[in-house]
Amino acid sequence: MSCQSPPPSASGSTTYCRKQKSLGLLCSNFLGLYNRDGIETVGLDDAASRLGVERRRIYDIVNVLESVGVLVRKAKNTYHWKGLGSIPKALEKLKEEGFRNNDEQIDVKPEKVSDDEEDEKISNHSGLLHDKVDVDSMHKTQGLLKSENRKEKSLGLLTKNFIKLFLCTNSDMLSLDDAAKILLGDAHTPLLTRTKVRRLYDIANVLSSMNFIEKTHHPETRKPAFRWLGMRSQTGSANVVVHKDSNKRAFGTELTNISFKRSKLQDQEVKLFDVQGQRPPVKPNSNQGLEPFRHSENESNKVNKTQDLENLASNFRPQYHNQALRDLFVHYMDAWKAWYSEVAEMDPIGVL
DNA sequence: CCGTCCCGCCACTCT
DNA sequence: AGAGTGGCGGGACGG
Repeated sequence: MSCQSPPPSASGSTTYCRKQKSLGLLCSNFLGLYNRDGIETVGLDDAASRLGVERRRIYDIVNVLESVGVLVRKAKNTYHWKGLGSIPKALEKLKEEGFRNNDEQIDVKPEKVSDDEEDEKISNHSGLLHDKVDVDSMHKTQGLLKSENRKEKSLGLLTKNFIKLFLCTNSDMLSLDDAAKILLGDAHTPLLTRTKVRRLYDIANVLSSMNFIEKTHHPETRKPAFRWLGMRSQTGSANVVVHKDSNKRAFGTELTNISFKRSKLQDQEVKLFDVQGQRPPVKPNSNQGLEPFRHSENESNKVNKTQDLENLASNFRPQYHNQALRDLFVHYMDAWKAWYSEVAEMDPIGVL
């Protein structure tokens, strides 16, 4: 809003605008670039240069997109484009995994299941939602590889676990702070939480640009929180994202990541979508695929919903390993119920 | 002031 | 050894 057209400053350097560089916007652009027929592979360098960003940022995008099935790493520098149509399956898988792992282990190795015996051991102590409980001390005692340590903290895995948080509990609204604490399990400290939250911001930005989640405020505490939307957007295409609130970020409405460096590096003009200089025909090529994944809550009536909620709560209440998590879960359930009945009353027609 | 989150250093991993 | 990845947190932005 405040910086859609950077005024040419006297020095000739362009004004830096944070929003133009956000991960969410970058994600929209990325999808705009590749979400079309005929795309099979995505090259990191190609993406970086066409989007006008550094490789480092592409890794961020690609890692979370991989978590939701849109891409699969093929070789170094190369990803296989699977498309938005793969999202429902990926989410379903995450959901299953989340419930199944509740009392077992969490996925530390995304792809190859177990080519390394060691890998499995460390997983066994973590419940559904933590990345890893007390990773460090376990590493010391078990002499774990650094690569495992690293993997556990990967943005991709964090994305998956963050999504599981929504899919496998009934809390469809979460503050990043709480999410971080849950994901860290017993091991959370203010410092660790802060770091985790930073990563969750990154993830949340790209997930909201894809309409997976939406930023709101907790009804009671007024604290910022994210609400799960599922794949409510009909097309699932990032460029269809339309935010009505004018004061809200509008990812996907601006198609360039013009590279006005915040500092250091020289200002540089970058054009997106190279040659034609026009926005690519973003065409959602797989609406049907996403259809089953529209949130079932959209159309169900409210009486049933409240009951369902109770049932779901008792059926799927996660078996948290510690009291803090249980409490948090209960807290969210209560808050959600309160919020829901409140909203339900205000919405007699059942549109919601 | 504080929530947000971009940037890029540099550790780690892969070839 | 060099290239590719990506964790991480300092500190800038913006409401």
